[in-house]
Amino acid sequence: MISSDIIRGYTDTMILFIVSRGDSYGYEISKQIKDISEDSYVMKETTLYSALTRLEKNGFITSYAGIHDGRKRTYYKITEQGTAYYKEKCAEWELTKKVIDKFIET
Amino acid sequence: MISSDIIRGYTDTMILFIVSRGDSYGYEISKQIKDISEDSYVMKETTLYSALTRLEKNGFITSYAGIHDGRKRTYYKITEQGTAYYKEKCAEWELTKKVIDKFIET
DNA sequence: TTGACATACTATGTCTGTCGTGGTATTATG
DNA sequence: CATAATACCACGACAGACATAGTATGTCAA
Repeated sequence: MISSDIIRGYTDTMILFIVSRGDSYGYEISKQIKDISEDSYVMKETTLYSALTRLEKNGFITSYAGIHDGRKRTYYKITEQGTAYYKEKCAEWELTKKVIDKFIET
Repeated sequence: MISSDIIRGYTDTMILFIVSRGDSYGYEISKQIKDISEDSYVMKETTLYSALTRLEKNGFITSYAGIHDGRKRTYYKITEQGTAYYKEKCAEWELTKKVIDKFIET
């Protein structure tokens, strides 16, 4: 289990990755992050939902209401800006890896 | 130039890497980080000095006074706990890379 | 039928690391 | 003599992660 502090600044990227594969909602995004990381990372609920709010405020995702089995859901869809931002973060990540690797002894 | 927010949580590790190669002081550590990262990352002064304070408070480094050409310097030396912590962070970094990579499209 | 658990989300406040701003003081250099 | 480089520190602001707590519905076994 990795600490969240390392991840800081990449929660948004993880979420954008999920929604780039198809519209999703908070609870499902949470599960997918756990699955994709093979149980190595579980995003805290409050972290996730506040990230979703932030992403929408920044125009990287848009939301719409949905209902499934009588339960309300808020679905999120990635925007063009969101896709562009995601790509930027991916490129940035590659550079970040190279930099931090220089300070790591394996 | 990578943003500092990504690096958050790894400034301590970078500093420990420097001092693990030999005692050093703030100003020099700053320069070495810039050099090692090949100008991709410049740690802000306040970030660096507050990290040094934190690391010492946590027992990962110890300090001693030095003078060079009439200027005072505060040298830092890594402790056993610091070395152990550094190793932990290196292992953690390897895992973190693997996890985040799963959310990145190259 | 009831109680536990999963689903789905929100509100509020705290903590910590990063950073902006600004300051002190000495030495080197053109 | 001014400017840059060296060497460091205080203070406050800010944002993201998180703890805690709460609302509300659906499912399923005993």
